[in-house]
Amino acid sequence: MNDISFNPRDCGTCPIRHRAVCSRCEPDELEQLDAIKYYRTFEAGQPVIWSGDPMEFVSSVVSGIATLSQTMEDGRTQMVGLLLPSDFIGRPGRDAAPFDVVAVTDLTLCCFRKKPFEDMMEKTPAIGTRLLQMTLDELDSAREWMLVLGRKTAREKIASLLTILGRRDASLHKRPPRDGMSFELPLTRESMADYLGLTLETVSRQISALKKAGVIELQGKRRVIIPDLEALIAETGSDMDGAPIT
Amino acid sequence: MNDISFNPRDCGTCPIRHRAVCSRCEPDELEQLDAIKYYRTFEAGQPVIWSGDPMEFVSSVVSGIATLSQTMEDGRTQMVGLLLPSDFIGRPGRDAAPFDVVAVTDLTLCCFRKKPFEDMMEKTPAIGTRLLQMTLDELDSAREWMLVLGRKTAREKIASLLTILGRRDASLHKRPPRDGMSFELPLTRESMADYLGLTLETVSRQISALKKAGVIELQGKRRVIIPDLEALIAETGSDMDGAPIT
DNA sequence: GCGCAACTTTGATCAGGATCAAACAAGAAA
DNA sequence: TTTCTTGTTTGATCCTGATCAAAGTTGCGC
Repeated sequence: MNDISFNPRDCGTCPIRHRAVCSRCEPDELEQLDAIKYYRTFEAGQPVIWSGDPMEFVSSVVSGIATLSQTMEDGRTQMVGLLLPSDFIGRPGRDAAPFDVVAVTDLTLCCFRKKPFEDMMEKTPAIGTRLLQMTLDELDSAREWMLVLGRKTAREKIASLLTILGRRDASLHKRPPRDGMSFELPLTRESMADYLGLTLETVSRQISALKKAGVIELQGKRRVIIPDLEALIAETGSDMDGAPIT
Repeated sequence: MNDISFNPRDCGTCPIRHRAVCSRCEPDELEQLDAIKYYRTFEAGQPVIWSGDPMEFVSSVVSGIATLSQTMEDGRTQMVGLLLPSDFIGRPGRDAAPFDVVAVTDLTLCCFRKKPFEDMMEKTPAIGTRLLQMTLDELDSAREWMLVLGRKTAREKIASLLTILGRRDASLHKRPPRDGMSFELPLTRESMADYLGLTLETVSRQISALKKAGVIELQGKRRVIIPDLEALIAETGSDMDGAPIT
């Protein structure tokens, strides 16, 4: 996570990538983009925004991890998205945030004030096209996750989450996922439970079970080693061949 | 469902509404839109498209109901979307359908061949903007549904589904949802189970339980009467105040 | 009418995961 | 070092919803 470029022209992981947007942009549109862009950092645990709050910016994750979640009055919580570097946060055209966003590690966002961003979207349709594509990807991911939440067993849920985290970690470091890969779990057992619709005890038990079965290995509590990726994928109940989940 | 206009210029419920798109369209763009538009009908039970199949059109539901779902190899099924009149089906910029689409009642789609539609999107940015807004709404709905799947009890799930179906039915007939409203369940018990991540037996039992509790009444197996909407909403575990679910 | 198919309800039992509870591990502060 | 905190593991028990099974309902074709 330290190989992120902070070139103001292109922060590397920013989904509103100038390069992507600007195959047909005029140079002065690039200047504009730089002018309305700023960075914000959050410490681990800090809220970025609460559901319902007015949201005066859109942004993308540069480094760190945030969660998108909902909580019921009685305290039951469901995470509805995991925001990793290059993910987009915000709703052009909307005023209020639909969900809670919380930084789970130290977090850097690349922000754009909303109004000028919207103005620019209007002048540069390619931005809107790119945002539509990203939103469609997120929608597919959310729907894939509905299968996990609605139909998978606890063990399959854990295997699904580990597969996704492993893949995202590999792609973040621009390495192909391969046998023997290892990565750091960015979430506590409780957060994993909130993502999977389980309790933290069940998460712990199923991780132990996968370890005992030799499907994963652990170094400490957080570092996961996947000796055989196919074996882990087999535990997911499959179906989600290769589909990335946000 | 019989108050749908079939004016070729504007099919009434079509999300690519000419009126909506064309506050700033040229008249000849309207002509173009009509030129690439056609209708398709499906009988109840017929598949519209299977996951992975090439999809050469985008479309919107004019009348009837379709479901969007995924199935695992062992047969477990999760519905990931319920497509009611005015909902959009398709992925501009994508070739393959990401999920199975099946007509659950007789279904009429207003279709646009994909390539010309994409060309038109490029020339008429307002279409892309509108599609982005619709996709963001769907994404929010999918994420709200994740809370239902991950954290709600069987009874809360049923109440949530009935609330949504009631609201959608009311808005379809342009009536405000009110106490004493009634509507026809468009889904079998099994489809409801697939949507809620339950078994059909549990769905049946919970509907019976809500009936016994006086929260709903049934006329036959399919017509639901909601004597007190607030009472039903109270059974949902709440939190989803007013949010429409696709 | 009858018979059949599809859908639904209800019952009995089982099991997966939740809940309650306690102990353990590791880091931070004193 | 000790103590405190936060996160994790493990154990015992309970309960919700799944599973297996059978009977009831409705509509349709003959």
